[in-house]
Amino acid sequence: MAENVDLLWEPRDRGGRPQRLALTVDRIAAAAIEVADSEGMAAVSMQNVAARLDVTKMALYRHVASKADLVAVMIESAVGDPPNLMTVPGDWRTRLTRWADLMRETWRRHPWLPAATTGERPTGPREVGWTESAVAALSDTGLTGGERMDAVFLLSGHIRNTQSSATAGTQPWTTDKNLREVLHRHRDRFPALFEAATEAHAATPTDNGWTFGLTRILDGLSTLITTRHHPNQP
Amino acid sequence: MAENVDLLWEPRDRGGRPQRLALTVDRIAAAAIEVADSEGMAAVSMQNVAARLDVTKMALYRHVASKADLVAVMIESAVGDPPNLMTVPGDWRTRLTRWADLMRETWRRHPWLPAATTGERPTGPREVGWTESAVAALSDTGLTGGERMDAVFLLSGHIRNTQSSATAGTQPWTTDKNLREVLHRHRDRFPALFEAATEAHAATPTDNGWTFGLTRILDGLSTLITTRHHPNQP
DNA sequence: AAACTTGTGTGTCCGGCGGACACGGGGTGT
DNA sequence: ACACCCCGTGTCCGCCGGACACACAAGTTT
Repeated sequence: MAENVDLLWEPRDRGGRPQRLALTVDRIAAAAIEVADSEGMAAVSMQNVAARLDVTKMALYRHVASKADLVAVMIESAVGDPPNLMTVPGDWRTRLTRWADLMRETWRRHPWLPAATTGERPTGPREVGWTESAVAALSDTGLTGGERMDAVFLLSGHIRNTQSSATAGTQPWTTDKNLREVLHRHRDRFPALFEAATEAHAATPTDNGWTFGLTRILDGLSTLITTRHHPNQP
Repeated sequence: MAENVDLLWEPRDRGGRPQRLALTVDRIAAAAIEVADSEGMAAVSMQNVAARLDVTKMALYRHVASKADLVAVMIESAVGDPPNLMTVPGDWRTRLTRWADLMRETWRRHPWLPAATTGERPTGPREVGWTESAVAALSDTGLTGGERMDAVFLLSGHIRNTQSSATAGTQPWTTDKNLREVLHRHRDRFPALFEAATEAHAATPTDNGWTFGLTRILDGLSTLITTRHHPNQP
């Protein structure tokens, strides 16, 4: 558990030895990401990743301490370098919108990220960098430190929820044929849900609540920030 | 995959046979919930659950079709009966707040629920009932069906995110000693985050962003609903 | 009463998982 | 030439979900 922190935070110099290595942490991570991108996180086993590199699974353990370690490196590699939002013209809202869009795009490219980033786990510098970006975008808003943290957490959570399919019981109702059929059969029991789902299904296809939720969250932040700037007005 | 839908939605009559059963679906679910409550979702294996009932694991398969099935029954049992919010005085905001509090309390009692309710899975009537409750609370707001669905999804997601510890990389920064140490070491690299986390740590202990996020979401919904009611005013 | 059927728990086996551990072989520094 | 050390291999373990054949106790039928 502690080793991977070193693996993530310390530069990986190989002790000066100029050896040519068949296997490196980066190659392993790349192979694992390939597996996850194409077959999902469940398919990421040491066996599978090793097979893709034409190597036995135990060979991987020469470079990563555990599977959790491997996943941590995968994440750190997949999230990419955090953006510099200071170059984005506009206020906090413009910047946070940009941040959210970039984040969403990254997570869209690697749909396994929501599944991989649950539970307690080590965090790498690039991932921290993304958080830094968002917190920094809220610098001049008058929010307290705790509020800035909470705001970024709220936004991150929204990305996670909309990017991982079927996280809550709510979403698939409008699309999943099977669920729609069940709902139709029990429409007497769930009239409000049935009506909303039917109406939603007839309307233009949804983006999984992404835009809706983002706008609501930013509106809510806006309300708070405005109040802070003008504390004596409603 | 299809059998458990029957298990969840159809009343479980045992064919009329008046047999005395050592094992029932309900007893199995109760034992599994005990395991999950006390040792976490990862400890819920067929083996473990069976051992708690003094039975072999294969005996469980006479009553549930698969582990996914068992988990589905666990969830349906743990979420409990959905509330009737129509008896709550006040407007949509009062009702949704009540709903969120009840939901949060339920999830607090069963911390494994976030982990168990990820991924594609069958949904039971009680879980649907909770969604129905929330959607119904938004009936008279002038929101479209899709918007009501998205709003409930947004709220559900917030509960999920705040109840499952360390979902995003943001949260543990203020509490986890190890992470705080790492952050302190790299404070030059993440100045905004460091400042916010330090300030947040010094302030009163947080509720994991629960109140903050809930207020922001409800404020954002309020903005939208007000606009809908008065479309020609800012 | 005897035979049959049905529902329920058991024992055994399988493939796949993460991981421990001893081994071997090849390139490097002395 | 030598020893060392790094790194990939082979084997083994316990746990997981699950298939399948079997044992056994009722209740039903003849």
